[in-house]
Amino acid sequence: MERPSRSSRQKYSIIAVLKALADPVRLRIVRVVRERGEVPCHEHFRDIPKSTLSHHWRVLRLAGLVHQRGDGVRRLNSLRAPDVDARFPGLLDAVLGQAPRPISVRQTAARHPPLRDRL
Amino acid sequence: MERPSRSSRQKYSIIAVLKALADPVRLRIVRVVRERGEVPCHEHFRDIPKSTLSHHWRVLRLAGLVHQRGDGVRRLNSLRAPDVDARFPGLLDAVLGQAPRPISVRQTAARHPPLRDRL
DNA sequence: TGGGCAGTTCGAAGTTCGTAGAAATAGCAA
DNA sequence: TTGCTATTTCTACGAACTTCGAACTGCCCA
Repeated sequence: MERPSRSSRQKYSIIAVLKALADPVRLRIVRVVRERGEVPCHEHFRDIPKSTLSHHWRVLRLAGLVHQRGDGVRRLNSLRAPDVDARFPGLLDAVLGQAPRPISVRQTAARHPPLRDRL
Repeated sequence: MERPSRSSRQKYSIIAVLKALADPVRLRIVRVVRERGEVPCHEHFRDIPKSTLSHHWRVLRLAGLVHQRGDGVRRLNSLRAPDVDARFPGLLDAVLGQAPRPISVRQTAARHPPLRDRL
């Protein structure tokens, strides 16, 4: 339903990415997730209702900007910086400003299978 | 009316810029104007109604992406590439892809001044 | 097995956005 | 002035978006 299955790599459009980033709440989310590496949906955004957050995370996921993995009762979200950089070189830095990338959380091929991201 | 006179350089927000670019018609316009230098509103977009075009040009202007100057009976629009580059270094290249800029000397340091005032 | 927490889905309400016809404006030339 | 061309403004409308409460699902633990 959400993934029209295009043979990979052409999947995410610049329009979708720009639209996803062109929202104050989502831009804030992206900044936080970039800075912190992996964050649960709600933890750093107590001022935003959960359903609203869930919606924004979803938009970011569908744009290919964010990856989500299960972790027991919660889910951890991380920026797909390498994938985004590969697809749109320089975009993240240009939008967010060059910033201290988290070294703590490495994005490996294992956790990020070839540009797949169901849901 | 369109330039609320804020002490310069803080005037255009990344949100407005991203929103302006996050539309297929406007992205097309930006590509054309970047490639051609200066274009009249309607000339290269005969397939789009003029009022629609005017609307999109206005959005681009308000975002600070485009400049318009009168030229007799018509108006010529141009990309404010240097201004955008100064404000959001690398953004245009990231969104549009590195492209044949009108030949000008590239400076390394000057192109990425201290990241001030974003958002 | 029941309770609780983390997230998602659904539905509704309100807002913004894109489109485009019609009318209005501005510059220029005959 | 009149006419012509380029562009904007006005206006309307539907589509898409944002927000958020309520209900629901999934996972863990006592």
